[in-house]
Parts: sequence; C-alpha cells; structure tokens
Amino acid sequence: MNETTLCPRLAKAMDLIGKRWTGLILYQLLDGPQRFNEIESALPVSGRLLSERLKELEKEGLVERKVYSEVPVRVEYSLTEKGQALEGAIRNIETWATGWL
Amino acid sequence: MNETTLCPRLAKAMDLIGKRWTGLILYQLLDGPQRFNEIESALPVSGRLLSERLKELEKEGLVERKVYSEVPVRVEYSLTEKGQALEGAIRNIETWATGWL
DNA sequence: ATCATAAGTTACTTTTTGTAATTAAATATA
DNA sequence: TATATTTAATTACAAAAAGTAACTTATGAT
Repeated sequence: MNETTLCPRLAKAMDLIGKRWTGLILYQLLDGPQRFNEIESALPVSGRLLSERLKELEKEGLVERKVYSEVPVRVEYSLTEKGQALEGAIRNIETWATGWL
Repeated sequence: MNETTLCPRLAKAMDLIGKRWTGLILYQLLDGPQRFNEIESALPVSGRLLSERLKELEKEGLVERKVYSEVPVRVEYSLTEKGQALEGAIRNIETWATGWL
C-alpha cells in the first residue's frame, strides 16, 4: 500500500463520487433544485445517509442548501457551478449504463 | 426510502463505480494490462480489497484476468471492451478534478 | 530441505451503512 | 390548552464493509 504518483485531485474526486449514493444524488439534482424529501423519495437512500451526503457535498461546494421559512420549513438543494460541471461525467456513466448493463 | 422510477441500469452502474477503489482501479487499467502487484503499488489500496474488487469487475465483465504460468506466477488484469467503454466517463472525472479540485 | 517471489487469503479491529425510532419548529385543530 | 401535522433532520443500535498485518499456496532455484 503506497501512494506513489497518484494524482491527489483525481484521488479526491474518486473518493467523493465513489461514496455510496453520491453519484445518484448528483444525478437527481441534475433535474434542478429539489427538497430533501423529494430526493429521499426518488432514491433508495435513507434520510440518515442523505443528510450526511448532502452535508459533504455542501462542504465541498458541489451543492447549495437553501432554507425557506415556510410552514412547515422547506429546504432546497441544488447544484453549484462546480457540481453542475460534473454533468458530463454523470451523463457519460448514464450512457454507458444503458449501453452495457 | 423507495425506488420509484430510478433506472436500474444507472443504479447498478453507480453501485459499481461508487464502490471504494473501483474508479481508481479502472483508471489505472486505462494504462494497459497490469499485474496485481503493479496495481497494488500504484494505488493506496490493500491486497485484500484489490483482490475483492478485481473479482467483482471480472464477474461484471469489465476486467479480464490472465494467468501466465511462469515462476513465480504472473497474473495480468486488463480492461475488456465493456470496461474500456468507461474511459470517457473516467477521463471526464479526471478533467473535472483538475479543473475544480 | 530451504529460500524466494507473486498472488492471494485469513483473522481481527475499525469505520461505514442500514433501519427504525425520536426530535425540533411552526402552525392548525379539537 | 393539549394534540396533531408536516418537513427536515438526528440518535441509537445492529449489520456490513473496509483497514491492517500476518499467513498460505504454488513453483522452481539454490
């Protein structure tokens, strides 16, 4: 086990995307801003992990969180420019999936 | 938690790629056929998980395993056409990583 | 017989996930 | 006043996956 010449940025990207549910959450957000429950309903992910993943993605600047003080509260998540920039990669995976799986 | 209309192929693709080390292993194999120890040295993955991941990828038809009965034995792993077809997605992630991380 | 080497596998600990119940905040209703 | 509703989480605990290091297997050279 060593890290020799592995590009740290690629390693970080793969670590982010290669985390369970992250890819699907980003894919879901390509459809536009969505609230917590919408994402939870669209994917087979539990609230616990969805919350955790969204926090990570927000911290990494891929996702933005907006709170609307309505009743009951509404929280919307959307892709930032940085997150949106992953669309090509995600669409590529989608295309591969339909062609090879 | 439900699965509503989520595309099963995309879900499977994300499950494959979204498994720790899988993305980097595939990326490494884009350089051409490599033996077990080469991959292990190039990435911060342990032999235990590398072995497990390569088995999964072989089972899914993305990677081919060839044994050369030399002394000591040589085992080479390479991408199949199906695995190679992921190059676009992987390169896309690489580009994103260098641009945004 | 002993050693060397590549490619794993095993045993054991730590971390991450899955699941379900619970909480917080802000009203509306009985 | 007390209870109910709804969204967005958080907590507690069990199960699964990952990290680490030592061990095994196969084959032939010394």
